[in-house]
Amino acid sequence: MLQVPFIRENKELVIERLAKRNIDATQMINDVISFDEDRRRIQTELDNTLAESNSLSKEIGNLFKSGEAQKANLLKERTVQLKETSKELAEALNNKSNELNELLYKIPNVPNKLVPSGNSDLDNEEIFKEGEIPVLHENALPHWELAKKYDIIDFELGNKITGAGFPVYKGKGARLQRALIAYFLDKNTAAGYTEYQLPLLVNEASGFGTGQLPDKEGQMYHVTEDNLYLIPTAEVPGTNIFRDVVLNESELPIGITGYTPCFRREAGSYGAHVRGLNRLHQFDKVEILRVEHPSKSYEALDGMVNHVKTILKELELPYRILRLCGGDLGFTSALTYDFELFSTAQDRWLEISSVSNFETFQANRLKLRFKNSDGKNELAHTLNGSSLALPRVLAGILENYQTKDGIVIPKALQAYTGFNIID
RNA sequence: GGAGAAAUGGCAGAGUGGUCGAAUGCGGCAGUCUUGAAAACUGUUGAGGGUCACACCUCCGGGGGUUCGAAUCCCUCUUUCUCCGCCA
Repeated sequence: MLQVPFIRENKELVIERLAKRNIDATQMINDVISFDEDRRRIQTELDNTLAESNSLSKEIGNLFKSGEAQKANLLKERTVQLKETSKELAEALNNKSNELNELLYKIPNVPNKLVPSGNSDLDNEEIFKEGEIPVLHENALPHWELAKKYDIIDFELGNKITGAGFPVYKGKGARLQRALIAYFLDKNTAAGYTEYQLPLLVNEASGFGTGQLPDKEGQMYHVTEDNLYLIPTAEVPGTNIFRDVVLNESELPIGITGYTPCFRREAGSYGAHVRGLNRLHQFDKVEILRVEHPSKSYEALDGMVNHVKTILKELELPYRILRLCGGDLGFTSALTYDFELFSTAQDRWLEISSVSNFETFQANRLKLRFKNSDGKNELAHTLNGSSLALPRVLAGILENYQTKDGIVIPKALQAYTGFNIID
């Protein structure tokens, strides 16, 4: 969530930048400012009431001690009144604060100045492209056909066991999955990220911390019995490591990486584009996550983009990088780069990584701060990205590396798979 | 799942109705001494709201209650520890 003082001091800029997301935030921003004024006014009133009550209580104590019970009892009457007043004010304050917070939860992050205006993914800006698009043999197949042909992924079986979107990987397919996970983790740790194994279920507070709650609970599987949520991404448990944390400036930057399965309900997304591995309810992902000093976060974002690039280059896959436009930018992000892999057999680009700088948007909700050189607590910047999401990378490998003799394993992966062809 | 104990500042740990945002120790920061460091000594050191700055207010696991007044008493929830049961 945005910080109220920031909104107050940069009202015009905030409205102007939010317009990149095609929203007119004027009303909301004005409301935030006026709710906050109300809140502070009530707070002051309450504080004064409590201050009087506190000093009277002290006086009463002293009077009792010096044996002036009658005087004390007189004062008691006044405190009863004050108690009544403060109760009312406390309730009003609570209501106003809730009203303000609910509004703040609805306002997305302020886009960075680099974010292009636009309505949809069509307006995203391509900023980089690399890798050769292979020329496939005549009877090239999409990955779901390949999966069947070589018996490495069984969608029907997943259907039987659980339902659509829960594929079963077998034999070399399963081994390839494990190889990719190990390979990604090795690349990330070599780049300085510390490996974590994180819980796959999180509590409500964590859901709030990263912004899945209160608005997007429909996207997560909810275990109502214990009020826990299955994670939609390692970002949730990973970022919540830092909830209510005050770091020393010298501890920055922090980089962590972790492999987790991800669970997404994906309510309402059906159709041709969700075939095979393109969109799943359960999928594997290796995530990278950074906590940065505000002055260094954009440098770090570039660093993350470069890191993901080196992996795709090593896998020799054709990809491009997009700078997301305002209309396509995630709620919590200030600037996002998407990586898309070209699926030759499907003749379309598949999103395989999304690298974002959230600036203080997450940190504000998380209360993730560091002690700056003035000794003051200051919100840190958080960033994260996939490095990488498995299913579509797998789809890309299957499709782009298919030959008449089978699917060739990229060189960089062969040490991990222990075989160099799926046939 | 059953029984018992506990939850206090970065950490350890005192405090059982007003003099407590909280002793003391460790740690952190600044200084004295030192060529430098260590040791020793001195000072300083929680967070949030509010203010130009002060004042002032809130916070002793969360929520509620008793009281003029709660870290302290009561209720409730959560978590941790110990023992028993079950178990990869």
